[in-house]
Amino acid sequence: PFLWSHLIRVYAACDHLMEANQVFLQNPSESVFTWSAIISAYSKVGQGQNAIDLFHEMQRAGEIEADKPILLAVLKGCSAISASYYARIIHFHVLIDGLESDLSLSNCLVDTYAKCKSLSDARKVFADQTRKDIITWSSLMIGYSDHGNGYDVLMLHCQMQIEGMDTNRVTLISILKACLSIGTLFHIKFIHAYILEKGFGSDKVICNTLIDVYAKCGGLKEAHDVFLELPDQD
RNA sequence: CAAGGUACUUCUG
Repeated sequence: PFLWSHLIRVYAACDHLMEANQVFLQNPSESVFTWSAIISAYSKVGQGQNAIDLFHEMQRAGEIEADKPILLAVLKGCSAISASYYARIIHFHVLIDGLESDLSLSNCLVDTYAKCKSLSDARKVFADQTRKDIITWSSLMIGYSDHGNGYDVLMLHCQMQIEGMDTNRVTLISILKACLSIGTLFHIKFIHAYILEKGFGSDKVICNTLIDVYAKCGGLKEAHDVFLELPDQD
């Protein structure tokens, strides 16, 4: 019963996708669990096309109805290969299933559109969100920063503060990455101070990001200073 | 009866 989906997952976790696929093909009891197991296995390792093809096949067979975890897994596959056209198809499924107010699905749509560089689509989903959490905000902020839209990151951060959402390490990372497109050393130092004020001064990933951004913006000395204060350099 | 799901540094890809 539930052994099949577990077995698929175990193989996938060991990077044995071929075996996982064999198990999937031979399993006598297909269900949303086995389908989500195999689709997310492919999505997770970046084989988005396989994830999409499997989803398509599932739809064609018509035995199993796509549910939330399956839609999330396919969306992750879309991000992996920048398939914005397929993200729109999944978006459509979400709408006809009346799931547009589901927080994790709409967050995932924002993230997927952003990763596919469809920033205006991401923005539209974001704007229609009635509820937002920190993942909603960080998904869009990371999307903007990854595509060089630094000012949009800063404006979102302001708006987030106004709406009373606390910043966290992910949104701070997006702000630092925003410096790569708009930043002067002065900006980075300002954000650095803000990071210390928020108590993230010893977060290793934040420090690494700081070093990188300083270095890329001509602040080698500042980068070195952060490096020296790292508890465990590697 | 139980099992699956979203944001996360650099470099390389």
